[in-house]
Amino acid sequence: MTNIFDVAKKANVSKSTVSRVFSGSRHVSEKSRQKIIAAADELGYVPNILARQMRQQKTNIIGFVATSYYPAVGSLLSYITHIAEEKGYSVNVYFTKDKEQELNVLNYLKLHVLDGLFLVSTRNGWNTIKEFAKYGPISTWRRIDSCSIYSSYIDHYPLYKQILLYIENTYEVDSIGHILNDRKKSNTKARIKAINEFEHDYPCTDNNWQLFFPEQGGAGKQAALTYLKTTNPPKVVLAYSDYVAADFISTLREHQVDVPRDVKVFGFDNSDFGKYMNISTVDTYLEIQAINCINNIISRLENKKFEEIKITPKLIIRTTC
Amino acid sequence: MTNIFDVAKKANVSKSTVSRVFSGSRHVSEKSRQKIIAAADELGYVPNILARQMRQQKTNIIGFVATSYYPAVGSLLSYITHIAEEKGYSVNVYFTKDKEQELNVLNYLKLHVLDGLFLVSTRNGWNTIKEFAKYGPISTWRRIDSCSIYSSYIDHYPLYKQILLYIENTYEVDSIGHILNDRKKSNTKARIKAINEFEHDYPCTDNNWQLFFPEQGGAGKQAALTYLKTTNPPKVVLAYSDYVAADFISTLREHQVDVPRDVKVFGFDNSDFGKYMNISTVDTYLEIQAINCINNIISRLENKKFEEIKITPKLIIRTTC
DNA sequence: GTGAAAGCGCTAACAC
DNA sequence: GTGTTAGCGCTTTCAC
Repeated sequence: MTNIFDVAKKANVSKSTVSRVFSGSRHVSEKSRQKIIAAADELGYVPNILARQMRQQKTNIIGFVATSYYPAVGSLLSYITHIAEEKGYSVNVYFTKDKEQELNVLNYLKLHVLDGLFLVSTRNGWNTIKEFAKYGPISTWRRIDSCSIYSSYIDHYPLYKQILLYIENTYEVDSIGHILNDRKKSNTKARIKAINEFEHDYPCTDNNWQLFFPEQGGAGKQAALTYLKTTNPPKVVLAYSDYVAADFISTLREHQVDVPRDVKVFGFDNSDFGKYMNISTVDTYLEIQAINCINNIISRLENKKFEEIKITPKLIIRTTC
Repeated sequence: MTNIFDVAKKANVSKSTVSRVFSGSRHVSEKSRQKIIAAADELGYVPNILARQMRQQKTNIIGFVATSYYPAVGSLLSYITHIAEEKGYSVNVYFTKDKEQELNVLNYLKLHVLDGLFLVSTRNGWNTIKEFAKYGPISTWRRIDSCSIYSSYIDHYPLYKQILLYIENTYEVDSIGHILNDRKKSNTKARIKAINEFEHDYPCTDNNWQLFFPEQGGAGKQAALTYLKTTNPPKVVLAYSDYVAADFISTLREHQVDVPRDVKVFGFDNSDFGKYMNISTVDTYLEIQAINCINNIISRLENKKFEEIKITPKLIIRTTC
């Protein structure tokens, strides 16, 4: 493996000058530059990235952290990786199985193994995580108000109210069911707030059929099984993602429940599952959330101005509702 | 940041001994070890990973390379990352936009930035890629016979024949349509071989409705639009993935074509799309393919014996066929 | 604009 | 079992 010294020798200059050429410094004469490029070409020299990383204590790697895999995770990853690559960063993926492992990854920021962090979902509390923000930029699509962690979130409160109002005004129903995420999540809290206010305005509509599933995998199926056992189940059910809705619908249909005749279903996030199964849903512009997050990380890393793209969610009415 | 020397000083030993403790060498007396651990704890010492990487010219990072994102890519990534993490490796994701960028990633093997490579899909030819196998283990779930690149593949030839036979024996159809992948891919070639032999055995069944889409995105929709324009279209259509089948079916249904009454559809790979849309498909045990690939990479990296898991695909008949 | 020299923090070959 | 020593390849002051 030819190194910087070989090139310097061949081009009759010092290591420093070669280094300047390859790290893009402008303080090199055109003549030296030519000589060096020629020598490097001839020797097939390529800078050793590991040495550079070690020297600068910077890897140009951004960590992508999730607790589990579900389709939206893949989409987020794809969006983020594309932008990162464009800007000269690569993306390292971590599926954390417990708090400790997540702390390990967070520590990578401190150890300069990762330059920045995008959090899909977390195991430790935000207060623990915030502590690491001083070691490098962290961003997330989760809702969190913090000056140290950037968050490109959708406020589920007005959105959920909008959906509830839409249902109230469109169908003659006396009960609405809710398949919700983890009680502790701010999105869930926002939805519950929306439900409570809605119940206050429309006391005739029953919103008590509520199920909570912290994990998306299997949630829809379980919800459907519970639904089937419910006497007098709601005529409309709102799921917290298209993926969960898809699973819910397909399990119901297996048990001869007709969607939308017997029960109407609303998804959330406008994923491929929603599209192909024709599920009514809300487009929350996941891609823009991802773009905002990665752009924020990179602009903080490079001390550039961050331009945030504003997101306006949109209801998409299809055939399940 | 406290370094190995600080710990050595505090524990009254040499750097080497400290290094031995933290790199897991057994040749350290229990007494020294205790002293060192205590000193490290007190100073909050953590080995600098970048320095170690630089020294060993090894990063414990495995590259995951794909040309584009579709759901199976996400599943593969999730399977691979879990195993890699378990064994002390992390996974770096690359979506390559052209041949050159892919070559860049391949070069990372040579530059010791990546220890191994898992290829989901590629832009350069296998002969080009093979050249890099000497720099580190490469594996893929694509079909390729090579001693340098490990491949955990499913032979589509007997499988496709099995599906065709199943259709022939179950339905009274005189034509079968095929939505296929890139003509150049060995899976596609294997399927065409199966079709040709099948046509020879059953000359009354027309297999001429064949469409080719190198990319999964949009393939199903386009195929459906072509299908709608075809006079006398086939009564059974085989798609090359559940994802494509899902898109195909949902587009047909939008145009009032009833699946399975008007046309029966077969998917491939038994993904969530297949499950939720109740698409008949083939389980090719993607997870085992991924496990084989990552285990192969790691065992080659660590000079351990590789235990391959054998895969036997399975037809899954659901409601679209 | 260029070169000399000092490290970044670690590992591993060698000697004892 | 432990210490000495020589780097890994690069960047970055600091002179000139």
